[in-house]
Amino acid sequence: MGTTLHDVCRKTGFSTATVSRVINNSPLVTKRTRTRVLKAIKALGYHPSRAARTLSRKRSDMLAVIFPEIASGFYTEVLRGIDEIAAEHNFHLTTAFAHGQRDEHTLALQSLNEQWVAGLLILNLFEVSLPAEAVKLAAEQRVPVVSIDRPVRGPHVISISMDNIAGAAAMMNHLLAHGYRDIGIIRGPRGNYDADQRWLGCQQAAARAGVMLTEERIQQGTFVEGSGRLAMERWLDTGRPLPKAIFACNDAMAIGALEVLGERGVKVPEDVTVVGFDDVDSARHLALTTVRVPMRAMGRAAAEAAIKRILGGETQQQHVLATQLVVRRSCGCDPKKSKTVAGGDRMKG
Amino acid sequence: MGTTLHDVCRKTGFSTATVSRVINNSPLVTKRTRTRVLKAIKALGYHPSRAARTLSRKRSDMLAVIFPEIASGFYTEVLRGIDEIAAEHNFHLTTAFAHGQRDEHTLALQSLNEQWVAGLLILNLFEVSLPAEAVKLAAEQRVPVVSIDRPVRGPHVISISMDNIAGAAAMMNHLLAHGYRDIGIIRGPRGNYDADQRWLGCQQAAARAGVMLTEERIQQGTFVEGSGRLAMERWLDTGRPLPKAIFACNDAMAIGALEVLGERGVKVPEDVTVVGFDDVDSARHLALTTVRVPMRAMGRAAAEAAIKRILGGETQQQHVLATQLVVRRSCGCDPKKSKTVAGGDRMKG
DNA sequence: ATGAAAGCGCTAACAT
DNA sequence: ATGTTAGCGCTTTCAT
Repeated sequence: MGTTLHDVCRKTGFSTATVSRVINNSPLVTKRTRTRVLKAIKALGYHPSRAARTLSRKRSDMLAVIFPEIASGFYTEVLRGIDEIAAEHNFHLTTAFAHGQRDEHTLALQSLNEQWVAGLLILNLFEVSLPAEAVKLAAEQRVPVVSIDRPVRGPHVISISMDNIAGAAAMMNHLLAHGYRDIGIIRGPRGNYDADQRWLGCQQAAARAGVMLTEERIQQGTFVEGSGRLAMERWLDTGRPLPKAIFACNDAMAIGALEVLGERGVKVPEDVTVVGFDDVDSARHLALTTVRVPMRAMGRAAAEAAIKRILGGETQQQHVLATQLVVRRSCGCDPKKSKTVAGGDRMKG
Repeated sequence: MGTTLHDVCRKTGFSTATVSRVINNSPLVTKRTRTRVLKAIKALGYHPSRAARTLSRKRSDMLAVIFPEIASGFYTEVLRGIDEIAAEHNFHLTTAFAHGQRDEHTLALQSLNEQWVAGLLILNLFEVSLPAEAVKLAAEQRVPVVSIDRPVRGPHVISISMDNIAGAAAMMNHLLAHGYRDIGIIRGPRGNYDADQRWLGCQQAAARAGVMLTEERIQQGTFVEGSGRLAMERWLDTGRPLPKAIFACNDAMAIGALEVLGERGVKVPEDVTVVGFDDVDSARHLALTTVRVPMRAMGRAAAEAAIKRILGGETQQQHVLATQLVVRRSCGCDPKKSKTVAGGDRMKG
């Protein structure tokens, strides 16, 4: 181990400058020199030290990926997308997951402070915007910051999000088009961006159709399975008739709801229609009608934007990716004929 | 940005050595000095540069995680476990996924060659053992290599695996105990470690019970959903009666099989019992009886072993974690009474 | 086209 | 207890 530039110099008789030039493909070396140096490098099994390079160049090829969690299809798919693009451009990834224990801001600030990342990809910021401190720091260091999933105001942050409103509206329109008027909603947590946007989409579609989303048709959930169970139990326990269709604003809650219905012998879709949002893996197995979220594409877009900026290019500030309605058995329609697209690839510069 | 040690020196009047000592919590500084230096550090917003540190110390706090894939519950959970332990010990993670495009060996060698990782965690090596080259390199650099999922021979590699044999045997015994003798197996790909071990477990249990696993009861699968579908279709298309119970050696194949059965109107568990192995997320929703694999625990064990070695401690070479039988509706038994443990935490030193 | 030399920001002997 | 100094392995002016 530990063969260094100097070893190559010693072996070839060239200076560090020349050898360095060869490594970095500088055009200022003769073909002959290059060949000889490369031969020596190969013979010695030399590889430049990343730490030394980073220190000397004052830039790295590391992208920091900071997620609240990893053990979920959503995060995994986004990471997958990021990794694809990073690999393509020879960037490396360093990942950190908050797990509700550490917080994302600290993680972000650390990688910035220690100056070892070229870009920052952050998913689902807890606050509405990154702390000014981090954004400022990143801007000073010319480290692009990409906020995935949630658009962030502020001039120095790129954001990649999806068209939640169009997705939710498309789902509502699908239900409305199939004659449902008595629609119950299990919405996500207030203050959560996706939840609020989806709720907006529901309201807009309902309003346009002249359908009332009355108080007793709305249940508050938290985007986790248990909250879907709870919501459904509350409905069933009122004694009032269930809505004809139930739109859980994410699949996890829809799955929780389905479980309760199954336990109580309520048949889906015969007795009630249940639909979700996200299109997680299980949704397919449960034949759940849902809205597909372009997770991998979001990851790819995020990495692409970051790398473009790092390499000195320009990118739009906000990318909004389309969602897609996926019709399966749980809404009682014919899946064949109605797989339609909701929302378009919009870009706001 | 870019405040350095020197800035702190200038501000406090102390030398780089003293300031460095403060940063590194050396006991050779007076309380008073420490306080003053810390104050200056805070005032300046100073943070040591990771690249400089790594270069100077000749060691890093990076763990490289090299997986064949990420978009699957299995890898995700392992990564989750690794991350938990890494965070606990203030280690950082750098991840690389092969995606069938890049190969794991190259990825592993690169991080070793560039000398920027303190440990290597590799999942599911394609070859039976790491290439000697990489192992040698790692050993020279005192970089521990941990092979997750597959035990690796060779003195310099730690391996973390699960008790596939006991798990498969436990499943077989469960079926046998419930009176099944006509058991079909969809096995995994030959040459795949997990597949071969599970198959061994099946055979052992069958042999002990004096049950024949005849040729026509065995289907070859590849551990992916489609291969489970295919296997089931082949069975159904022979016209012969289906086995009474079908043990798909992973959940993906079991899910594929369930799909086909559903499509053809064969009821589970009324007409046929289907069980799997892994306990992926969907298994719960499908009420699939299966064998739980300690994914997160494997990740934790891997990171723990690596870090222990890095910090100069000793660890066993081979860790084998227990699997657990999870009984659900798909085998027609009462889930309540038979959630049992299969295999024990064994350690071979 | 090549080389000499000065850093990059930190750590760690060694000296005091 | 603190300071001096020589690297760590590379890149990058500035000469030649």
